[in-house]
Amino acid sequence: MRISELSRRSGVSIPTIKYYLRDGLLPPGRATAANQADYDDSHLRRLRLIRSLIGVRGLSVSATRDVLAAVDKQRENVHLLLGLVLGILPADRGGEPEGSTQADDTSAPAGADADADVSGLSEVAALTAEMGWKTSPHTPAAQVVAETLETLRALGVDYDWRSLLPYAELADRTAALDLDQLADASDPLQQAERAVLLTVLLEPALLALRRLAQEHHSAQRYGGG
Amino acid sequence: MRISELSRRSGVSIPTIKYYLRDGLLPPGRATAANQADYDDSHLRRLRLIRSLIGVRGLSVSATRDVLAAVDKQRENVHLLLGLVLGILPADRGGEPEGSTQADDTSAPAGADADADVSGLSEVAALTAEMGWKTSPHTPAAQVVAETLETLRALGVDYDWRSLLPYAELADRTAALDLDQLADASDPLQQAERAVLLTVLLEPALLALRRLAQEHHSAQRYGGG
DNA sequence: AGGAATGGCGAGTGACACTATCCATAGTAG
DNA sequence: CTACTATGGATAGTGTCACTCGCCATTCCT
Repeated sequence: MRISELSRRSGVSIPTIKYYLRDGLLPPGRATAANQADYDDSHLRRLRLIRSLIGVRGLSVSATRDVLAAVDKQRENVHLLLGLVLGILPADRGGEPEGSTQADDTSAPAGADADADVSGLSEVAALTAEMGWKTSPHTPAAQVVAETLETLRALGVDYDWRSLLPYAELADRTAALDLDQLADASDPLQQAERAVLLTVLLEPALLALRRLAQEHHSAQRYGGG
Repeated sequence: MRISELSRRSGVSIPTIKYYLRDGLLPPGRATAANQADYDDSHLRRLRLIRSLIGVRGLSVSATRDVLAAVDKQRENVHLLLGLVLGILPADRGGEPEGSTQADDTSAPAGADADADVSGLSEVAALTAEMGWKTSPHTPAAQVVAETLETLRALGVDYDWRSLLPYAELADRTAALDLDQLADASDPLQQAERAVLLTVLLEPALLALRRLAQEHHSAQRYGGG
């Protein structure tokens, strides 16, 4: 099919498809002439996947490109694929610029940003040890947990890795559920895509379920406002 | 204290503080002259909270403003506060522009975006009914779950609300944990802030815990790559 | 007295995700 | 064979966001 049909069937505008082609999100079609290429169902499928990752999950275009590259590269080894993808995913916070906003902070020890990772990461190590998780530290996920812990304390909340243990327990079961669903999959590409969908695309939905449950529990405890 | 001290103690640059003041994130200091105001610890505290919501959680400036306004307004009723905050929080995906990209999609029924909410929301209703959750439909969280369900199916994954039940079960316990931690809090402002911190700020950390657990389980099942 | 700091304002910046316009060529309906 | 639309490729422009800068008339502080 040509680009106009691809656009019509995917609901993505032609300029946007061209943009994805240029940025390497979508592989080029088979060229039939200098200004003619044709696309097949794999392009359509890929385009839908792109739109889901960007539109539903909220990944940036570059993160999406990296994730898709990982899918293409490691489609036969789900473990390696997950490792790649989990390393690629952003920390789910806007994205910290590198330059330090303010360097000094001489008087107060309250600045709380400089050595957040140092002490926080050792706490995460304690948490993963307690859980029996064999995970490499320094992974983005560990950084996020460490930073959150530090931030909560800087804001005066009495929190340490032990406070997160119950959550870790629930996360463990959630992950077990996730992995269960990858067992049954036909071909490698299907399984690779499914792995990405069920780990990455499900994230907003899981947060949303937590919010629904919070709403319910809040009403239960504090009376229906 | 004056703005320079506020900046030094918070680690936020003066121009940024001015920007937050202008945008109503930070209440103005007590004016002592035409070009002089002084700030107190509440401003410092608020500024740290702002930085956490924006920097750690990744909220937009306007969402942060709304959340803070809710905290100030409903600091004595945690249920109402949570309701407000849960209604304010974005769906955690970039943020869909309103204008439809492509209207027609005549031939294929695969476009899958138009009536996503319609059938999806009834599924979410089934899910919440099964869970015994008394939540209002049409809440952003319900929309996200509905949209995710639709998207997964559009991508060929066999998924419906029943598939989410185990996750909902875990989300329910997570929310129970969350609410437990709000029981002990001294003054209303403390509790209101704590509610926001433990529900909003914890979100990235919970996803991170899931990723750590996924890494572990993946290694367990597929052998340590 | 005089240099530094302040508040308040408008304008500028860089990143991001598109979106629009060109152009030379290719398909295609008459 | 011709007029007309569509295509791929490239360059430039748009709107939003979260700051960041520069300016100015005070005001502080020494």
